[in-house]
Amino acid sequence: MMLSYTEENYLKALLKLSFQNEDKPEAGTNEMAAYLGVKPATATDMLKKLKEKELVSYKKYGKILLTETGKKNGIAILRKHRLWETFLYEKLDFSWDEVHEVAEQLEHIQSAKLVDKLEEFLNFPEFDPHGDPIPKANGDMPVIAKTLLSELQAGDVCHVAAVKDTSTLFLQYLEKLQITIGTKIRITEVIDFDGSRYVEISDAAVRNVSMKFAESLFVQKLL
Amino acid sequence: MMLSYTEENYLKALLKLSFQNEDKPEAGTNEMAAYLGVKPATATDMLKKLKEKELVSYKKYGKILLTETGKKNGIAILRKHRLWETFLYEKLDFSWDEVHEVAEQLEHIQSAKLVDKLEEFLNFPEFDPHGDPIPKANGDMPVIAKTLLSELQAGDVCHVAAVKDTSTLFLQYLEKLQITIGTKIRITEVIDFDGSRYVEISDAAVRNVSMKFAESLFVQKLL
DNA sequence: TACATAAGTTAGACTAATCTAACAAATTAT
DNA sequence: ATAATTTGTTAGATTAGTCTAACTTATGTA
Repeated sequence: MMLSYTEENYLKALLKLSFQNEDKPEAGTNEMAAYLGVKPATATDMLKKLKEKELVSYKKYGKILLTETGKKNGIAILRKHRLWETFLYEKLDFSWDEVHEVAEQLEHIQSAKLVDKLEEFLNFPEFDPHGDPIPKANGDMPVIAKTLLSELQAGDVCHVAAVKDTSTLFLQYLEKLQITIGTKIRITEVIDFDGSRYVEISDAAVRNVSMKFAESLFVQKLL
Repeated sequence: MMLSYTEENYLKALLKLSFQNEDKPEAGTNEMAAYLGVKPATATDMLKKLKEKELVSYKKYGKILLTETGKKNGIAILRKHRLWETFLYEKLDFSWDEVHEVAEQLEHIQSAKLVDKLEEFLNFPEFDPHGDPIPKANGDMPVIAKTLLSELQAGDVCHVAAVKDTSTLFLQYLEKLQITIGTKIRITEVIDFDGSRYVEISDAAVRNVSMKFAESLFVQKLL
């Protein structure tokens, strides 16, 4: 079944929202509309269409849930998006915060061969430049335990695993701090007053980062 | 000025037609509609819009001509198309006849940085996989003398420069004959009866190729 | 030159995706 | 439990790109 550019975007949005609302992989009409930057009325219309095509299951005034087919399609788009981001970052020297916008366009290119060849060309990467897992051709996607920097204690050591907040402002700040995926971070002190913490970056500079910062970064704790 | 996907296609079609009708770089409504696979009425509507935007110059029942701006835009799209074709062919192992369809989609991606970085990544190629020149960022495009294989005499030697016919059938036939851009060809004999000729390919196999074949291949004659 | 044919245009309709404004249902708070 | 608020839907309009059918202009040939 052929999906329009727009339909694909709705499916991807729904998939992303289902990741965000981990406990219940459902979404509301307003939530979805806000995510996509359209009005709720528009979302309602599209939902009817997607339901017609059996890509979402939902009933009037109820919650929205992707069907198996819908999910499969959403994952295929996410796969393309993340592979293209990796391509732009690794091969074309795009910076961390530039890749997303272009990948938003590239993810809609239709060609199964292209995606698979691109994956091969990139040497079957597991993660995209933001540290998010890239789904395989069959839909498999490594689910990795996500620990926030804010959950660690003074003395803990970790590697940066992914960014939770992908805003340009945050990504540029990370760049300024010379923090990238894999960077080693040691918590030297947690300030109870405001939740900020002192961290040692790459065995070098010690910086104070805010609570907000610590809640925007996923890490992998080391023993 | 932001052009829609569709508007871009009309401009590119017009540019292509202007190359085809070398003498007069004009096009007719039906010609254009046929090229794009739409009805003449549709083309007329779009023409009005393009005229409004000063991308084409034309008046009712008259011929269609690209304005300077229209041409500039068309060339930018052609540049993207040919760079992507080169990428697919050289980096992702697409075959000669597979690249076009995907490049038709990729050429509409909006990102000046992407195009320039791609060009750099490909090492500033001069020609695409079909032997057509790739416009530079400033719009320059090498105009090369185009000699058809059919114009050569018995005894002449040449290198394959480009394909005139880009149909899948022709490209696959070339592949079968192991002819690609740069392949050396020597005309051993021209049969007056049907215009077919015997040609020696890469100093090896001698084959008989039809008049139609000889008129579909551009070559560069050697002294 | 006149008429037949080809080329091009217009009018009116359709579809997809969007909007605004008004309404209905569900949830929350008093 | 009822009112206020939030959430979601409907109806009607708009825009871009397309179509068909009918019409108009230009061209070419007898």
